[in-house]
Amino acid sequence: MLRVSKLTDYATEVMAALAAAPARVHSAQELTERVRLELPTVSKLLKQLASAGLIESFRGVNGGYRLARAPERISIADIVIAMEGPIGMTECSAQAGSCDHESHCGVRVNWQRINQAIAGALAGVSLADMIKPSPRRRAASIPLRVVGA
Amino acid sequence: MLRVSKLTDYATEVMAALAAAPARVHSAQELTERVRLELPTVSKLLKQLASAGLIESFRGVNGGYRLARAPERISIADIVIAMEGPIGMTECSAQAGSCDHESHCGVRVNWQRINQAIAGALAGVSLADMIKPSPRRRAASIPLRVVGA
DNA sequence: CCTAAAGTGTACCAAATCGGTACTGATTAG
DNA sequence: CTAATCAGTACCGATTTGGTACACTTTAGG
Ligand code: FES
Ligand code: FES
Repeated sequence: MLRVSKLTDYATEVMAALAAAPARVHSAQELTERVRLELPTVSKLLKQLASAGLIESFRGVNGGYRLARAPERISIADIVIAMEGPIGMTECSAQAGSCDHESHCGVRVNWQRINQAIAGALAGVSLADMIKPSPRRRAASIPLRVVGA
Repeated sequence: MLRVSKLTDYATEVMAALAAAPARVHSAQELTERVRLELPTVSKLLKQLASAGLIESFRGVNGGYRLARAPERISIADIVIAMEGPIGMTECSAQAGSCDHESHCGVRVNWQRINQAIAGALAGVSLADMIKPSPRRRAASIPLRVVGA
């Protein structure tokens, strides 16, 4: 279905919850209640987001998580990459050599261009955009361009 | 990794091989040699592409497959949809109701917009584009727009 | 007709991935 | 010291993916 994993979707919800109060430190427990998921699941997401540098973690009593940057400076692409690794529509479009028959694949370079278009689409939407309920403000369009190879 | 399935990648290669001689009928055997895959695999791809209406099939001796439309009128989105079903980045962005906790998911509508951006990116590249080795001709950009919700 | 060259349909299987759970350890405020 | 809280690891069942096998149908051509 060409979809992002469910965990990634959850991660955007958690990030959106964090972005609602970017300055405060939120415990995993609190976020769990907000997004209505199981605690271990949320915990795993948070750990992964933290190790990707998108959020900061504080241990001990009254610890928790907080956005590492302003919501405007965190993109959906950041979240997707944190959860699923580099964006690559085909085996070899992320890095060369991973696909076993690259030699006789005439469409590789074009997939790479498509790949950039997708990455651009995801990079063009910030976390701040995600928490705006109605996108009227954004001129009703996300212009994207793919710089040719 | 947010990637298209390997079969889908293969499908684009097979389609590209067909597009190299759009008027001729190609047997599965011939295409197998071209893309260097196993015959049963290629056969499965072709069947699926045929039932999606992207290619026409001819049975019997001297049978085979042929593009149903001109390469310019077949997009990557067509191929992806034929192989993986409707494009939906999240459970519910393809059709509502599939996600169990849509009620308290504040990011749904925004994912839908992203979804449209991705679909647009895939729809904007035709099979004819894929077989051009260098994309200089296409003004070095694929402009995309997402009409706001 | 008969036969061989094709596509069609179904069923199955091994491996990988995904989503989720459990448990144990490390850190820190009070 | 203790409770709250994050960190790490390991595991498990379900699903998906990629691939294979095999029996059936259609059709050109002798
Ligand atoms: S997918 Fe890697 S070469 Fe075509
Ligand atoms: S994913 Fe369906 S609602 Fe958030």
